Amino acid sequence: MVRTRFAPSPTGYLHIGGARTALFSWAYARHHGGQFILRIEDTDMERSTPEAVKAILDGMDWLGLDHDEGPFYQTRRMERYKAVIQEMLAAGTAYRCYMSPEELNALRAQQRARGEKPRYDGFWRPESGKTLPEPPLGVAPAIRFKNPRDGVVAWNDLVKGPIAFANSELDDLVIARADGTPTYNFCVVVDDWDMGITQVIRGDDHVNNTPRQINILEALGATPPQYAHLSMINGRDGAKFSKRHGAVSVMQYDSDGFLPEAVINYLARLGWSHGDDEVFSREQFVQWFDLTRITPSAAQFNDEKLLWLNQQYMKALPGAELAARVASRLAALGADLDDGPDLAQAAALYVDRCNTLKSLAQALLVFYARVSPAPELVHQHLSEEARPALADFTKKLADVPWNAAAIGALLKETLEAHQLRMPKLAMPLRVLLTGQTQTPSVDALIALMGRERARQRIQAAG
RNA sequence: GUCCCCAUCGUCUAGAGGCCCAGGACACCGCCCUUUCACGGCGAUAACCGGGGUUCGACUCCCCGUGGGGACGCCA
Repeated sequence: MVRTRFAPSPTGYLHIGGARTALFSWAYARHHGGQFILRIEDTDMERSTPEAVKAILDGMDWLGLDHDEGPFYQTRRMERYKAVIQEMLAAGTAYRCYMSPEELNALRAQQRARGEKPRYDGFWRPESGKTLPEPPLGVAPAIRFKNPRDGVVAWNDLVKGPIAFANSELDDLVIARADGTPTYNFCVVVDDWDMGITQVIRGDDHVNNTPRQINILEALGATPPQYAHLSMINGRDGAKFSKRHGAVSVMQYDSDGFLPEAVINYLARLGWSHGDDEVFSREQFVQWFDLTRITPSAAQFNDEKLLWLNQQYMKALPGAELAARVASRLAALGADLDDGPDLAQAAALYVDRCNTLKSLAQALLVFYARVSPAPELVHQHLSEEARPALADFTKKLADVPWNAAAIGALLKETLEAHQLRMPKLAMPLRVLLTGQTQTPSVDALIALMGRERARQRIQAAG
């Protein structure tokens, strides 16, 4: 049984990188009919907040990444971690270290100065035949894992292939702080073990933690899971997607008017591919996804493509569904949806020229809110020669059959009668009806707007 | 500094030794459609980081450079 997990630390919102990791982990479990577990790694009391937990949960929810178990909170599993630490102490796979943070810093500084990789020198590490000094009085020890001295730790990464680290590169990491609280790398190990995780799918930045985690797992007598390390997602400028480099909460995409299915589709194509397929459903993705087609190199986030995808999804939505999704945004902009045309029809008319729900709502305002064309615009487009034609058109509008085709025919008829070309009349109509120069065809616009409202707006020109 | 990872069009990617003088998508440019702007259609420009091997044959395999990223916390 496949069991994967997503294990964010609640120190901020769910951003794009985290969402992609969650998506792949979720999709892997779904593809294999396994379980997806959500775990909140909140052992850093200083930085973890309940708001962040909520933000992450909201983000997962919006993206539709449902979990089968959890959320589990590490802060509620302290007893378990402490028990395992006691076992390791008893088994001799962990030991107490009394080196102070100051001493440690000095040691690291020296090593760096010598061009070495900074690491703990094993001063308090018990070894057969080695005599340890008396522990200093009144100093609470940290607990360190007794990492093997020789040999290599290797695993076959499901994304990157074989990776090996020499144990000589690894030092004895702290698994419990002086205050007794367990540290991240240790909690992860115990949790993945206890929760029966079969594939750990996480970011690239954890590659260096993996050999340590495997060693601890082995010291515990557990079989390590398989690991898959996803490469990072870089921001627009190619630099790491940090908060300073445009990384935003996935919920920001919601308020910016993106559809979650478009974001999912976009994220899926970042570092993964299925031949030339670009637009596919969540179901299709789950069916195809299997960790085998993942690119090991980092990808750069590109909002133009996301925008394009989002419009593809908006256009594919049934009219009523699109209307339902845009309604609250329109209302928030001050639109009175009861005073205007059918929203589904209006949205259908405008969806081709908007790539987010946000811009669509903004555009649809012309039907549901007061429109006041800028006088300069009216002046610019409404020529003297067009005025009689406009008056004529408006008059005949009163008893034309109310549909776009008939209105269009009337428009052409009027044009012919007054010896004018289409733009001469279409442009001022656009401006008068919507306050804008770029709109759908005026006949469709008028038909949808309704006889009375169209008349009022045209006559406002005086 | 040390260790680990990565390297195809501007961007996301296809490519599992001959199918590739490298395919698709976004963006860009041009044309068509057209009542403006979009949408849509058609087309063009555009890439295998460098050097050595291996091989009859390398984008594909190996090595070395170079470049980029990550890690080196009693943070996660």
